[in-house]
Amino acid sequence: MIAEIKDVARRHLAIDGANLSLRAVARDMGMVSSAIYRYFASRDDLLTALIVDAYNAVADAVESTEAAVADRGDLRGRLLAIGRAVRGWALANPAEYALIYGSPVPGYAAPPDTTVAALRTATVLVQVLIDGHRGGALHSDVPLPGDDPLPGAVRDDLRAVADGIAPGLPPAVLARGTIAWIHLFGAVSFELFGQLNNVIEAREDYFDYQMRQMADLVGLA
Amino acid sequence: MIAEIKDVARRHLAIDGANLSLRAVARDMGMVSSAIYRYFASRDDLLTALIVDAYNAVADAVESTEAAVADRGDLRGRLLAIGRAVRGWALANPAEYALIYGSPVPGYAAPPDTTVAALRTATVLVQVLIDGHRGGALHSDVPLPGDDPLPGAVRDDLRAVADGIAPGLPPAVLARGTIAWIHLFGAVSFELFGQLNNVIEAREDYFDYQMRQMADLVGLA
DNA sequence: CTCATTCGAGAGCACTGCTCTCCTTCGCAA
DNA sequence: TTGCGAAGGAGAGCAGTGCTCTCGAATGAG
Repeated sequence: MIAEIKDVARRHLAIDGANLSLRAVARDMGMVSSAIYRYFASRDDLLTALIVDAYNAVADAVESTEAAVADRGDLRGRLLAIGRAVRGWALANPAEYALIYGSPVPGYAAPPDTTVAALRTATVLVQVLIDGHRGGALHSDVPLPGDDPLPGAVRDDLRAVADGIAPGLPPAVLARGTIAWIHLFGAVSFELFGQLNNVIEAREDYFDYQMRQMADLVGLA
Repeated sequence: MIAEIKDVARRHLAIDGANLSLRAVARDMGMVSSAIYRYFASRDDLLTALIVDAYNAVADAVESTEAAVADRGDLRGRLLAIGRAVRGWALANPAEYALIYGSPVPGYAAPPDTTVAALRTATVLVQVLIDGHRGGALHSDVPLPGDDPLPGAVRDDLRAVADGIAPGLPPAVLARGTIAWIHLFGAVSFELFGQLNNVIEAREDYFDYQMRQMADLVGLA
């Protein structure tokens, strides 16, 4: 039942965006609005459920796509697969992407469930960094910082992150990884939110190009 | 009069976000809601006016901050100034930033006024690229692509862009410039939309670090 | 058979964007 | 001074919203 409500709500989300009407959802199900409140305490509760689902959906897409790369030593291919998975899911589910990576709803606090799902996705990228670092494949074509040192406070922040999910990974490597991470979502948002209109038409080629640049920046062989 | 309405609306925007109430704005001005319609045809019209103002405000901030860099040959400093101007304005006006660079309102088409203001901001960055290219300062520390060639379709898109605002600028240079551009807004959005929470605390240092990495990627001396 | 639980229906409240009509006020021309 | 038209705010009203409350029908366990 709550699954059916979420399905209908997702369809409305694709049309109306974040301001979806609880009453309209109820109408589509042949029910009256108050009946929805048997299953969701409020409209924000429904949105929260959709947000958690969306985080997990993108994590599923990224995990399965990355796992499908046969050559585990092809680090650039794995990064590209991660990027394409995020972009592909976002293009297929623009409203849900906007819900989780767009401007946050004012006065709305994301529940902790979302952060663990967001962490799931990030972990896939971090694993590529770990594999590259272990194999010594990171310093090959682009030298890691040293001439452009990481600020001490940032180094401390990243060391704390590494302690949690990637023990032993140097902060400098993680720093470049976060840049690729941020750029990935920046590129997808830019495209999806219309900032590329009348500028770039070859969207897919352009995205792949950006991902390759990020692979260079990270230092993936 | 319309200026006063916009001022009050901006204050409400900072609190309620994009779903601002026209009636509440009217109440704050001691008027009844229908009076607002003498000045704005609809709520979307008011939002559009605020959006155009926001685009121009960030363009003003970027232009003046970048122009204040005394050493015009300090291309890295100029890029950093541009980035800091965008981030500073966004942190000072988060709701307006979200309005123009966050998820677009569904069923809302941005008026052409917005694109010219958006172009204003981009032009400042492109001028840095032009100056660097003219001075031959771009290939210094990081070689421009060649090993990682620009896809042909992307090259065509970028050549068309260059023809419009930067005649003679090689598409390969512009390509890296757009990456810095996208990353700038990606980084600001990531920070502003809460994706950095519990990960990076040294926000300013981290942002500057990213901008320096982008300067390296563009090849600024 | 009884009774408690589940769950949808309906009314109602306060709010929203928006439209319509009414009425006051003001500036300008005769 | 008088008349008139434009400007602009007030108010009522419509359709829609989130949400709460109460009521009644079904359902399943004892």
